[in-house]
Amino acid sequence: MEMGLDLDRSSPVPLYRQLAAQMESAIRGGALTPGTELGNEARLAESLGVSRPTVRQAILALVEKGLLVRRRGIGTHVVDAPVVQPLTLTSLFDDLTAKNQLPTTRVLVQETVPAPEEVAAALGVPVEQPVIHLLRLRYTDNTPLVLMENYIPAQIVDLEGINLATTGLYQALRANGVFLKVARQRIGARAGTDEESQVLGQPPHSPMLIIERVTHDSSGRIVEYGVHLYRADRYQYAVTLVDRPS
Amino acid sequence: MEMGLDLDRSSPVPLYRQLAAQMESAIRGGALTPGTELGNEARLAESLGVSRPTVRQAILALVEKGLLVRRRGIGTHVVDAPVVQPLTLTSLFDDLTAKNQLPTTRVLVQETVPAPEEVAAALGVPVEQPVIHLLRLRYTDNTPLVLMENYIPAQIVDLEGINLATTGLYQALRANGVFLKVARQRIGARAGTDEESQVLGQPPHSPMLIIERVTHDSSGRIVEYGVHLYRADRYQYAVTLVDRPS
DNA sequence: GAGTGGTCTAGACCACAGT
DNA sequence: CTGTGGTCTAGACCACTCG
Repeated sequence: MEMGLDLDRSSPVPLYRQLAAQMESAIRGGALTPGTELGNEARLAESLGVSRPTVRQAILALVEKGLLVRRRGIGTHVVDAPVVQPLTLTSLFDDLTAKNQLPTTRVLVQETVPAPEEVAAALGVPVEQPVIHLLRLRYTDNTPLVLMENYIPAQIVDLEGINLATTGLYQALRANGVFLKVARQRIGARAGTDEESQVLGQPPHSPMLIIERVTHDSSGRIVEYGVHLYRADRYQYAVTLVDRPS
Repeated sequence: MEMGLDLDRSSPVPLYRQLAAQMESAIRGGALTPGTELGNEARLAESLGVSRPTVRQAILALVEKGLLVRRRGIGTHVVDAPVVQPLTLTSLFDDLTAKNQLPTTRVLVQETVPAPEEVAAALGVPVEQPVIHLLRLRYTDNTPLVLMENYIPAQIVDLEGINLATTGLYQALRANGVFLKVARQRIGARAGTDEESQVLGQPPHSPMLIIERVTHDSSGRIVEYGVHLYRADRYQYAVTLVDRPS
């Protein structure tokens, strides 16, 4: 049951996070095999020299990730699974660079325009209010992956002089003090138009995965509306759902 | 700031859940408008006569749902958004009945077969092990919506004599003591085959949203593998992402 | 400086599952 | 019955943001 868990109280990293990280790597690394009982918060807490709520906080984080399952009166067990990709909360951010897929970006449109009705509604701003309009095409391995159209209220950020071919949009926003926190996405599918298909290097009417997103920053403001069209043959979206009693 | 919050200590519903529910309806109902500061855990706790961790637990649940945003040193604020629906691990059947969309189901295939290689891999069972194979077509408003193919290890549940045209699959599993807890999904798109398109009442090669899912029960076992093909013109998948520091 | 959320402790009692 | 997780308390100190 015990895998070399050691906590560093002098570290700036919170104890529960250290614990969660070490348990996670024990699971993903195979030291804790599926079905293993992890249990007894109380004993774990004592053996680690921390309080029970701290252990609990770490465990609950892994439950939320879908790695552990707990039942009252029974215990906590490692989920039975060929553990796949981690969850995509950071699909918010530039997770392609993290995967060494060599993304490159072509900026097709970068302009400031009065907000069309649909965009104004999504951003929660008055119609005709100036918004930045972006149309970018992203490649990985020199093959088109996604056509990205984005709108940002103009007063939120100044993108003049920013080269979006070399700087991710979210990175540029962060540099302007805008920190993305919450995104609501709708995921659907449709056939690409002739033009879209062609830009993405696909035959006409090819199936596309379409992700429409509204993003809020750390103050709760809506700061971005985007519609991203992925080549269906090159992209899938992964989610883990957990049934937390509500 | 204060909306008639009242807690019932004699209720079996936990305090933090009562709190979260009341705050959520205050937000969704407009009593707490976007941008409103909710803050001060300590004051809230005192005014409600509960401890700070209890208030905190309620607030964090709403942060997780994307309704609140918090910043250290600043406070907790209501997110600026036309709030949409959350996403949980409910079966599609439950979703649709709840929305009065009159789902009906045709069972096209219901049989027990030796697991093909791909299915065995997904379910984590030996090849050739008996599995229940289901193929169902679901309609809403008398229009085809989704073609559902599912596999379940045969020893997990006995579906003999269960009419899946009137009983949802998850409902049938629950009745057999199988409680679904965690699901990993991959969402993609592709053109339907001629047969798939035809069954779903669509022109050939129509775009389809495809959801592939592996589901675990409360003990962590893999209990179901499913591939669901949605008509892209009738279905979208909604997700809320929250950037929790990890 | 004052005010906020972030972390942590050391207890307590209850609800539920197994024997 | 015992053992598990689920909930709750009443404090504490720290880290961060603001004026």
